[in-house]
Amino acid sequence: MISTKGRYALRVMLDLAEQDSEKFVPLEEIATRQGISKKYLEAILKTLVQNNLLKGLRGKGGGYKLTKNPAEYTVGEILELTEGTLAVVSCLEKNAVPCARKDFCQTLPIWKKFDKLTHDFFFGITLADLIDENK
Amino acid sequence: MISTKGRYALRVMLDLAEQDSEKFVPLEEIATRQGISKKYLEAILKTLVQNNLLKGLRGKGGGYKLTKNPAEYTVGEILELTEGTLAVVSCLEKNAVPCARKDFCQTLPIWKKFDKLTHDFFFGITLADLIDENK
DNA sequence: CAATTAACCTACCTTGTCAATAGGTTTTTT
DNA sequence: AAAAAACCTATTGACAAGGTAGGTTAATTG
Repeated sequence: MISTKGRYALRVMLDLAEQDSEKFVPLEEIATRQGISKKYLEAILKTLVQNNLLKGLRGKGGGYKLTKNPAEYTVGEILELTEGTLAVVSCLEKNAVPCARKDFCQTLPIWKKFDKLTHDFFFGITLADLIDENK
Repeated sequence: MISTKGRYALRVMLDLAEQDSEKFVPLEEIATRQGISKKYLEAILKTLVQNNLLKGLRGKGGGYKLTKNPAEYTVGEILELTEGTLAVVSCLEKNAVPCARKDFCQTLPIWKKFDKLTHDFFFGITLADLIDENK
């Protein structure tokens, strides 16, 4: 299940994608428009800034803005970053300890299939797609 | 992310599907074969029995067995039961409080799409399919 | 230069779930 | 009567979700 972190992050990215791409938008404004707690969003945006999905600028006239075009962000990268992982089972996480049963596990194949499905789905959609879709 | 509950449940169901369908298989045996704590499994099987996916029999010669053919169980029903929900976001859960933003939420459409994808995937696979696949 | 704006940073808190464990009770067979 | 095995209730420790609080640094403007 995708948590609020990932869902909020996606909404913020989408929100910014629809603003003037040159201007920095203050957190206050985003939080109000999206109806999300300012302090909580702050923590989420921090991750996005640290990983270069967003640029933050302090002081008057500051705020946040995208670092690239909406078409260059996949939903997958946003979710993976904020959720920590998009893996559907812990056995398939990046740094998972190798499972002793992996060679004969009868369920692993479906987890792998579903994992691929999920991955392909989310990494196949960009912010730009989402905006177009809602027009 | 699918938790151990759902994953273990699926493994147990698969395990039982491969045993003699007439016999009751004791928990001890399943737990040993699957390498899962007996006590923990007990709690999981309880749900399965209460919802009639399994039949339990007490006393000597007792244990658990399927109530129908492997082909009649979908992976979806097993997971939904043990995980509580298969919904990918809380907004799409069965008894979710209706979201105030649902009519203009720009992210809801992809959650719905992914939710359908997930649902179709897991409810489209039966235990029998899984066994065949591993032959 | 001082005030203001706004991001940045650290820490904390409450609630709930996951993943088990422990120990006893009831039912069934031998 | 003894053994086997499911059933039932309660508890635990660790961790994450979902926030909140308050202070610090950097940039702009009068």
